[in-house]
Amino acid sequence: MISISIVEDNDQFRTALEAIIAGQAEFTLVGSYASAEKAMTELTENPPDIVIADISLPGIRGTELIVRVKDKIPRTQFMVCSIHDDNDTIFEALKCGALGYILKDPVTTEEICKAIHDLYKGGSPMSPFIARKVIDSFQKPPINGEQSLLSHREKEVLEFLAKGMTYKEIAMQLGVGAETIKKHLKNIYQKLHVQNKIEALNKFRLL
Amino acid sequence: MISISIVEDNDQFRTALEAIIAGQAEFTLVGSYASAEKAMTELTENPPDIVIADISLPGIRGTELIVRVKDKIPRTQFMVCSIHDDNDTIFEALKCGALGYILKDPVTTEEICKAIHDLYKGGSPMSPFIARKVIDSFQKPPINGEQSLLSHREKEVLEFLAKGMTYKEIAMQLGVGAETIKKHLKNIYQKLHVQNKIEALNKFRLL
DNA sequence: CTTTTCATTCCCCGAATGGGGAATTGTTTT
DNA sequence: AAAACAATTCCCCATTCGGGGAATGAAAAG
Repeated sequence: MISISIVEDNDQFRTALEAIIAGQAEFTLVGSYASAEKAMTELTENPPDIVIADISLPGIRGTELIVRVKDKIPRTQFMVCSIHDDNDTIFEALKCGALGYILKDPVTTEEICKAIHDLYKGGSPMSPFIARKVIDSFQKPPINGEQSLLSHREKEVLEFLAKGMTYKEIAMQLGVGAETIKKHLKNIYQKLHVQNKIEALNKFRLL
Repeated sequence: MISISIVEDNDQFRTALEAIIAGQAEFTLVGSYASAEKAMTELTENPPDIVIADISLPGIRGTELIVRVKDKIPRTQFMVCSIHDDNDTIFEALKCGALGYILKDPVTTEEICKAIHDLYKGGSPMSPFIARKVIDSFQKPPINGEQSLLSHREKEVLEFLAKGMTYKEIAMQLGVGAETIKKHLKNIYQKLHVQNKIEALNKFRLL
């Protein structure tokens, strides 16, 4: 028996979710709230196995709700169900602790049920479109792609730099002089329009 | 009609995959290879819609295969099918360009077929266990929750540091002296057992 | 009420870093 | 062949950073 709570401001969608859960013998609905404020206290007092939460709620957002209560109820798993498919919303949710992310748009009763089961069994349900976006974020345009703004050697240097190594250590690894690494870094800074290692790494990872 | 190629050194598993694909009317098997070397040339000459590749192959690894040919056949999508469920292997595959990752261990004919369809439609099929690992990599609890090893002030300093700011700039932002920030960093390094800014930020996945 | 922790400021010193330029040796492109 | 680029080494100089310690007031914990 999997206990489930819902946080969803849209009355129609919330009642639809309630009906789906009520219709499955292995699910128990322990709570259904139209706002994060209402959910907050009850979630911590009577933690369910799974919380299905919307992101865009009146007042406190779904992501905020998750960060505020997840540490208090570590055994509860949060799944986001939203209409937003933009990268910002997706990755904000994941960073905040959502373990699943499904889109409302094309969602069926079967998918909801499968998502809940997947989540309960330790998986991370995602709509295919969301999964692709998540996977895309791992592709390394940094190292290969992009307009090869950086030379092969410069990328190599950045990789080592990202591990927190000093010029000397990187030089050792690559079998060249420390002054060489220094020069590479200078060139990298010019190309990326940055002034220091951290800025360079940030640019590298996010563009 | 979806055209598919297979790169898999295990004869048994490869023939099993062949049978699955042959058994579906909407799939066409255009190639089946036991090594990356054999696949390499034929893939570029006659690119399929989808390539299902193993990672641990004799000679060139599956990940290497992907990086070498993916730019030449940009419309082909690669899906990894492996027994490895360790983080290193998973994320290496994703960084190399795999758009899906399913585990051999508990895989059914239906799952293979669904994965292929998902991939073809622009999704990213992943075994639930893999999906969870991918999602977990986004969580950033250390900085916020968990054991507050670092003081509030120290976390604040780290946040600014992650933006690439110097001590002076951070001091300005927080309205304190630069020497203070310096001291905070020293304390942080001690607590985290690191020696420099980048290592400290890596501990919190802020980079 | 003491003890500890935290935030704060300050000092000194050596190492690491960033920015400027010059120069050599190959490779690639034109 | 000339021009452009890549990787390499070296110089100088100022700033930043990392590690050592000392000290104060305030807050939290015992």
